[in-house]
Amino acid sequence: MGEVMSLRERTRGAVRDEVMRQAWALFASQGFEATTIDQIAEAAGMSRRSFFRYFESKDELVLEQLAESGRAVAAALAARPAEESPWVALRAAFDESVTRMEANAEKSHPLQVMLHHEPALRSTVVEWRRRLVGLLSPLVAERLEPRRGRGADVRAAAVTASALACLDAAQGAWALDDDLRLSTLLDQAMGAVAPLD
Amino acid sequence: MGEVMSLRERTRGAVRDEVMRQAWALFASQGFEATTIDQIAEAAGMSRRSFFRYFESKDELVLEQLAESGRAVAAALAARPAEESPWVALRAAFDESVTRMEANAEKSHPLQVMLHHEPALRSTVVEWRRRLVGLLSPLVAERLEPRRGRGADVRAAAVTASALACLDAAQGAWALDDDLRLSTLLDQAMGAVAPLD
DNA sequence: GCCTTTTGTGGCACTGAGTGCCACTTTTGG
DNA sequence: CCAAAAGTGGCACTCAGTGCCACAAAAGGC
Repeated sequence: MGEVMSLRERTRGAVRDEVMRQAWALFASQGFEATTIDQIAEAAGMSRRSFFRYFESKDELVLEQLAESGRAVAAALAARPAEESPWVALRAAFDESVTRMEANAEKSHPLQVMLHHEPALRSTVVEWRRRLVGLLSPLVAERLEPRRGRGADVRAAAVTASALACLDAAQGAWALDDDLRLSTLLDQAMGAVAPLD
Repeated sequence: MGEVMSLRERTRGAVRDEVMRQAWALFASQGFEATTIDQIAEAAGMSRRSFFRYFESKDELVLEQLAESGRAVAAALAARPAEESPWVALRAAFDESVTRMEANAEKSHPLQVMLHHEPALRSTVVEWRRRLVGLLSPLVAERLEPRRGRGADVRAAAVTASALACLDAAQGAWALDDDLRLSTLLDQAMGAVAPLD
């Protein structure tokens, strides 16, 4: 992980960070769809054309933001004891992220509201979920009884995608009513699908 | 259901059907993203502007195609015995659609391949799933133990979305390898999440 | 049958995302 | 110092989608 970055790479990273900051400030005040790339580029002090040299689409600004929590979930899942069932391990793996979201709800809650209420972001959320399934399902596969067929395991993909569907349902409910506790909602959601013992 | 349609409504319906037919012919030969609305409009003998008077977006051409099977699933779910658990009832409700897809695989399989491999269609598939959750989760809610809180039930949304995630995983695997049986894949997918007895 | 009102239609100009190309400047490294 | 590489802005383009307008066709009252 201790990769030596050239000056170019470091400046590029810094510029990306700055663009992200400006973009999220605009998203927070205007919403995602209402914010144009011209506005973001102007706020970041670059041309529209240059923006696209740092991010290949507006969606990527959101995807990158979500990616970090994805890596955290993957790490948490890998750290769970091997005897734990996939469903229980996934619930536990989500816990760190969920706790963090409840802790700084002032930031997380508006983000969830935005993610669940802006139609333009739905496809982005789903793309993130796709990536997360790719990241998590190999780890889930290890916890399933070994099987006959060759090729990727449908079961692992199904279990992972189901768990993420539950997380999504819980976050959606939380977006509608922040008096509820996200962790409780997730317990209810996942518990209704399969036992969490 | 025996609604009397005016001439206007009937012609409108006929035009919509014709546009759909032309559009799907183009999708089949070129793919979804590569087909422009100008091409569809021209094939259907109308201007681009008029196309948008019949369909509000290119996605709607796909959504409408999927909508029918959605209604079938909802009807099948409503027809299942009330004692059946939500998960088993959902598996059974999918069965009719799944069987139909396996039966005329020459049409269904390429469609699934297209739905799962064209990035531009992912958001459309998800929008369809959203609508299906809205349609099915009230029916699922009836099969869950009544609960305390008010407002929509997270559990019903979670169970429904999880089942649809399994269906999606099964269809995705089927899209990659049509030697496998879709019904078997769905059994594996849903069975891995929760027992199907 | 005529006349008014509604509905459908095409055209045009616009926004907004995203891309290809080109010319110019800056940085890098020999 | 000088040449190659990388970064930048501008321009013109495609494609989805929208608002507006003028015009043709159909509907319905009389």
